[in-house]
Amino acid sequence: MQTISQTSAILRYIMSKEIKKRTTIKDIATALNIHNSTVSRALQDHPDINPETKEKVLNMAKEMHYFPNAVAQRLKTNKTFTIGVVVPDLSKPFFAQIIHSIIEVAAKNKYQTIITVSLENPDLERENIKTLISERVDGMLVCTTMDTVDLDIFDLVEEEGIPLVFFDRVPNIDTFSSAAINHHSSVYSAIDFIIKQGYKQIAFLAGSSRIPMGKERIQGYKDAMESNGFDVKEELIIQGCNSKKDGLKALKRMYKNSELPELIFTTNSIVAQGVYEAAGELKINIPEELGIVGFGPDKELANLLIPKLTYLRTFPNKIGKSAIKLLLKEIKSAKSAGALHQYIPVKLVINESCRILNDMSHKSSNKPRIMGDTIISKE
Amino acid sequence: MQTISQTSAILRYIMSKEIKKRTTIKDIATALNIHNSTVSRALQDHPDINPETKEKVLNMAKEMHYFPNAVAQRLKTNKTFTIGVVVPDLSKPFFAQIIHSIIEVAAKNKYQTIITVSLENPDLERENIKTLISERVDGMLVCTTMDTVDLDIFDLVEEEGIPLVFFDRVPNIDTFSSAAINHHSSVYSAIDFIIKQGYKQIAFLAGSSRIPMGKERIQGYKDAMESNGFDVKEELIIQGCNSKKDGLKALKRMYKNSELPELIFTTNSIVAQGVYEAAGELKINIPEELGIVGFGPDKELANLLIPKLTYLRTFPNKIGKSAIKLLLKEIKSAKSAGALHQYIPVKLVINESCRILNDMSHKSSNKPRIMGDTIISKE
DNA sequence: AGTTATATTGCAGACGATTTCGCAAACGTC
DNA sequence: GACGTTTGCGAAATCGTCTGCAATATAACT
Repeated sequence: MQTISQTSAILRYIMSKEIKKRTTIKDIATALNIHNSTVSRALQDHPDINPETKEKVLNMAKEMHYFPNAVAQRLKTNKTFTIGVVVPDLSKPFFAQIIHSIIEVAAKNKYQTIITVSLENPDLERENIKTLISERVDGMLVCTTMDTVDLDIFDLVEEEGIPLVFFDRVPNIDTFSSAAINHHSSVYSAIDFIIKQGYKQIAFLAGSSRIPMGKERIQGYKDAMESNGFDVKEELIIQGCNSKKDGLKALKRMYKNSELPELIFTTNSIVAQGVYEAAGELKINIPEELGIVGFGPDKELANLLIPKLTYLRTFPNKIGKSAIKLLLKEIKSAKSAGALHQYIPVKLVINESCRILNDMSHKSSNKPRIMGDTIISKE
Repeated sequence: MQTISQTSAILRYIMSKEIKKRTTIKDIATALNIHNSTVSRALQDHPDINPETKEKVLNMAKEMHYFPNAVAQRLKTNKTFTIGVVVPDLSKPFFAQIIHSIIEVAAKNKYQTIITVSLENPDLERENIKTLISERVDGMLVCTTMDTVDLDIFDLVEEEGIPLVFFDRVPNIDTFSSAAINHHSSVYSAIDFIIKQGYKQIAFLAGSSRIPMGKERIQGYKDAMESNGFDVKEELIIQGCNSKKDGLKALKRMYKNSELPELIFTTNSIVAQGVYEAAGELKINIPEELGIVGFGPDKELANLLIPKLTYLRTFPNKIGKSAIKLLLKEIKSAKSAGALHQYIPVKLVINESCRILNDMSHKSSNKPRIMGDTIISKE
């Protein structure tokens, strides 16, 4: 008895997993008593093959549950139809939306997507890129970590001749294209608009300035202030604001030091939330006593805050689409034309968290305006 | 002149892309005047190889920028170290967090991840699964679309002997393992808890009942009501609530018909938001006149609402981790042991959107309680 | 009929790595 | 010094598919 059940166990094992071989082109060929090459061509709908043969092959393929072995095809054709992505953190909605778009567009173009996450760790990022090279991806899309300083791995990618496009966070290399927000011009136009509404004392709650993006934003703020004839007061720039708590503490501190600005611009919606909370606690009226303007993709959050947040809206899906389209173009043209830096417009959505003093409140100018990479709109 | 620049252009082309061959094991072998097999073994740290030779190979590999060709390795070894994922929509934070965890755990186990999105389209889902079969993935993780009814593609996967684990949405097939929330018991314990607080008239705003999950939740509600001696009133169950607007309209309608319940349970935080909004417009006090309890992963949203939302919190990252771990186990053991259905606990987070009438308000019972798959807690 | 064109198919060699087998030299043992 | 064992490496087959070239047959033309 035991031997029998043992045997059947082994049999089941053999029949079920690992051991079981999947049907190949050769299997179809022998079943039809023709040659592999004929089958191969038939499956590719090659014009040389007799339609009758084609049909037979196709039928047999279906019957035998044939699935082309993509691995073998890749090895032979030296083309993987795969693009590799390196992203710091997929659990963040901003990145998730980018990746979603990338996968969607890639799939429409018959490309597979391998996603790797670096967890904001440069070492892991390097590992991921190496893995993708080993995978022989046709191209790569990379958003660097905040601490990526050593860029020679990208020189290697360049040497290997692998097309690469940076997205969102763009390091200072001129050999690769990129798709990202123009942080300087975005912030510049937002601040400029705010000033045009009559605001003079504008505080700037910045995120990390470790990454270029942070510096660009600050510079955008400074330039907008200066080009409007204001001095930049360093005490109005508070760096390293990333959490709700940071926003809360920032406002409280200003209040305590009686340095309350007329408006707070924050580069992160979560921080804006903290500012709201502090304002609530301190009984500071928004927008009468304090204006708030945010920056980010979070439409829902902006509308949930009371009063609704005026913010510079970003469009992660557009970033993703631009990036993958750029990459596909480079893959197809296989040329090393100069790097293309694509800027994805942002939109200044006017809500009730700041006073609108001039023309935007008139019906005549109710339609969106465009200013550099920024669209100014009530919706 | 022109010919020269042309030539150099061609040269650049040859040197840079496509044409340029990457270094292979054979290249290293000829460079060192030894055989491929030796190089291969050296790279694998095979004991047969002389340490000196190994070192020479390793050095040469580094010098020549050798990257193992994963494609060839796969073909030869018939093992891809790749897992394929099918998910309806990566732009949703809930799914994004699941996928993030999957990728992270997979990477730690040296597995690559191919992500595909079905966009809630069953046809696309089938295509994706077929693609993954062609990719010869070692295993698959699938969250079906809401409209997936035709399940024979999964029989095919079973026949092919490919390990598969369903996550979050689990179709009614007993051959595959799964990692998901126990919707029945989660809702049951939440409703039971609510009833124990003294609520009697409890409305249930359900999402889509197309998917099993929807029905299970409703059943959980019904069972909890009945086991507490209440009749289930069908008019208190409103299906198809998915958007903020749905929640808003639902409460307004109830109000207009003077059918206001004591508490509204909603299976979706966005819907809860709509209920809040309607309550605000109708000047209904929360929680004095109306209790609200939600369901979902959105901690930030729950804390942003005023008063803070009491909700059944889900943990997408845990779902992802469970799913990938289950899959890896099945891949490694290569056995077709019975399917394992893993339930990921939820947590009833007590906030201020419903009245807490009994023991939970005492200090003595301030610590979390456990009830089935549900943890009841103040945090 | 002979020649040429056309339509199908077969053959064989890659693609880059792994792996079984086998062989020779070196080593130890008695 | 004969023999068994270990050490280190080479030869060759193989994974599944593609593809240039040759081969055959059939049709078409002179």
